[in-house]
Amino acid sequence: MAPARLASSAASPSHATEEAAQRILHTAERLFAEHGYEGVSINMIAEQAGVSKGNIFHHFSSKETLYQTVLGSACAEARRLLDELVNHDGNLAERLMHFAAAHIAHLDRHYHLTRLVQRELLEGGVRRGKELAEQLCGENFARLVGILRNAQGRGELRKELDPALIAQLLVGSNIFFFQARDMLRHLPDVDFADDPLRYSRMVVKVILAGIVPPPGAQGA
Amino acid sequence: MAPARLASSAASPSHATEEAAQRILHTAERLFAEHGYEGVSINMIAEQAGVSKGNIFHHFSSKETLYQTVLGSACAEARRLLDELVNHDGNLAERLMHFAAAHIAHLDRHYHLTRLVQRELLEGGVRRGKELAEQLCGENFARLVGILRNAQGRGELRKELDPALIAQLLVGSNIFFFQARDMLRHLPDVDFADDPLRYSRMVVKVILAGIVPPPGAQGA
DNA sequence: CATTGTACAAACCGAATGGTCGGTTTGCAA
DNA sequence: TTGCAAACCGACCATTCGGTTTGTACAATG
Repeated sequence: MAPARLASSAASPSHATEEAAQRILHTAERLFAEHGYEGVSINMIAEQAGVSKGNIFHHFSSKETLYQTVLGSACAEARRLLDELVNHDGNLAERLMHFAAAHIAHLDRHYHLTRLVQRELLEGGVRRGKELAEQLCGENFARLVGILRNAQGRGELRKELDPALIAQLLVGSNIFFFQARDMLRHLPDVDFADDPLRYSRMVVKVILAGIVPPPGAQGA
Repeated sequence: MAPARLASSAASPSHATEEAAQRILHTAERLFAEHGYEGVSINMIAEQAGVSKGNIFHHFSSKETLYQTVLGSACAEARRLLDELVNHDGNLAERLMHFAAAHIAHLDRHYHLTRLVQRELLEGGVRRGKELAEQLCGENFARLVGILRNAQGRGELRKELDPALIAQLLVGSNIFFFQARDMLRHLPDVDFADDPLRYSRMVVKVILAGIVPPPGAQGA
């Protein structure tokens, strides 16, 4: 919409008012991502956003509406950011490596959004936001599958493999990384918990070449 | 309101009373797994378990205690069930295939527990249960890493790969399957959403051999 | 029989919840 | 200056929350 210009001194009316709504939205996004829908109260949002409770209901007709708006705008931003991920040249290995790296970097930078989507995946229940997440993921998922199918046609990917499964493995390993991250930090065998990029690169290498040494070769 | 008649003649007194506590526990497990801690009220549990609210507080000192008990007993059961997963003979490919199949079957059968653990992973916050999940996962994770390291010593696994990463990829792909399952069902490219075992087998095959056709070989 | 202790239900409590409402400020148009 | 609508606040409401208290049916013990 309007450019979110914000010089609070000599500003137009819609500036200040829109800024309040945005502040509510951002605070709500952070809190919902952190504590879930039921774990966040309107009072909490009002307090941390620095507005009155009544004002929240002035901008959003209900808590549910606020949540939907948060999810919607978050997904819109995600779609914008993910749009460029798939467009890359090179052979399959290069493209997958680029996609995975950009994907996990995106998840890392927007971890509020990531958690929100993870929550929606988990709930699956009454709240409608699941559809948004489905739509969001589905779109990019389909494109990734397209790339893989294409590579399959060119003989860069084994014919007997399901492209959708590879896509799920790629995306899932990245998403799950952040879900398990806090736990990974406590596992003595794990040293990649604080380096998402390295993790993702290693995963792609495994997916590309497998873990079994090539026949006739002595490992290292 | 069923008066929950006690068989005053034959049954031992601790029998009936224990049954009520178990009913509370099982109901709570289901509800907590479905709606999360904040999404479940004591009234809800009492109603669906067929006991009074006061009775719940008679058996469990607080909602938090009830939740911890649910998580604890669930984890104890999981540990018991997972114990046998790692003990299997054969080469690396066979062992990993067996582990992954047994693991995903276990997740499928005990999906209340699976969701509970997923929730704990996601929350990561104040509630202490995270430690339980960490302990639960950590134990089996370490054993899986041990197997992989062992295989590495025998040259069955590329030397330059991190065993912990392979373990994370194996376990994570299975867990994430159930998290994304509802979404997968709506993706037109996906046909494995209702066949966890097939999914897991294909994943292991990818991890073992990679997706790139061997040089000189024509796919399929 | 009286006493004691347990398992349970129902009424109840203060605090917090989502949501409403009347009134006040703000900023622009006429 | 006045008019007006949108932005905003804070008190208020009914409901529900986790948790407590009270009372009772019953089995075991003396």
